[in-house]
Amino acid sequence: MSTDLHATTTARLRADSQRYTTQRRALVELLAGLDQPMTIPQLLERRRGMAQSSVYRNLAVLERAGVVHRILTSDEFARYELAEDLTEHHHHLICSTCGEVTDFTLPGPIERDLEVALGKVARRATFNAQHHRLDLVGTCPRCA
Amino acid sequence: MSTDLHATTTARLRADSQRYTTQRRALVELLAGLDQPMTIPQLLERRRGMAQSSVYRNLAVLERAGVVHRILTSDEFARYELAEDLTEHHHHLICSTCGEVTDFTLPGPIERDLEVALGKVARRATFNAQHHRLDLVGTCPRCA
DNA sequence: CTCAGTGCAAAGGATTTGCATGCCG
DNA sequence: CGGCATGCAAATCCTTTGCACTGAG
Repeated sequence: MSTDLHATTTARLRADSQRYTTQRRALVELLAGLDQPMTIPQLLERRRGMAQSSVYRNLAVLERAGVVHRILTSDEFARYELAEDLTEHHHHLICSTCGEVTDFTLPGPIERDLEVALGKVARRATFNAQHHRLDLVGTCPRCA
Repeated sequence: MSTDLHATTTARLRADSQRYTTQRRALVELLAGLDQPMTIPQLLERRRGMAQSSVYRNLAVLERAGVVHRILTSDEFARYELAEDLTEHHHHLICSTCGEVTDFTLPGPIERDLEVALGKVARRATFNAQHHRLDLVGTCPRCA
């Protein structure tokens, strides 16, 4: 599984003519070990010694290669998580007070009906849909 | 309807000890006349003469009062739209290339099932849900 | 008169970029 | 060896803020 992750990452980076360097691997491993998207300050805290600019640059590379995903919530920090096809399709609980993000999934049938409905909408709008994004916004237990 | 909008806006602003000034009214009218969220540069283009800082400030005031809603997509500009209860519940088609946002709605039954499912998720997570957010990300006809 | 609203210019702050150095291939 | 990755510091750019002025009540 972890092997798969690195193999896939290597492949995707290579497809984009990029190397899978030590620091990039560290970032991927860091993200893989978490169940919620992280901001760059948070990532820097957990892996001291990386230059901030390198983290920004490497996450941008990983994002272009389709390995990680960047999400914007309501606060001023971008957050990163592994791309969905490297984990599993999920959604986010977003705390509008502290900005914290937690993952959740929906029952299969609901998710499927939703997919179908969204497919229709996209077709009608001549919109080339890549994926959908569903968040629940509110206040987390800690902020309540 | 337009009367209602302004009456409601006045009320909400007043509840927050704010006035419904000419410029704020202009912003609300501008947003009411569009079917997609706008960035501040776009708003400034359509109402020359407003100071950029005033627009930022007034939109912040209107947001605190619950009259407009701020959304972040994938580009670096925040976009504003009227609050949902002043329009109708809807979702967004977000173009990952140009950042453009277009509104759409889902069939009632799907939306209702979704609400129910999300309610359960929130309860299980002790998360105080305020609203949900569903976007379809892809490329718009123009960028395809 | 008073005080919030406005405009202008300057400051903030997350993110990006230039450049010199180090290292992998 | 050559070129990309890295670190540091400086630059960017959306957004916010300070301050003086204006206008509504």
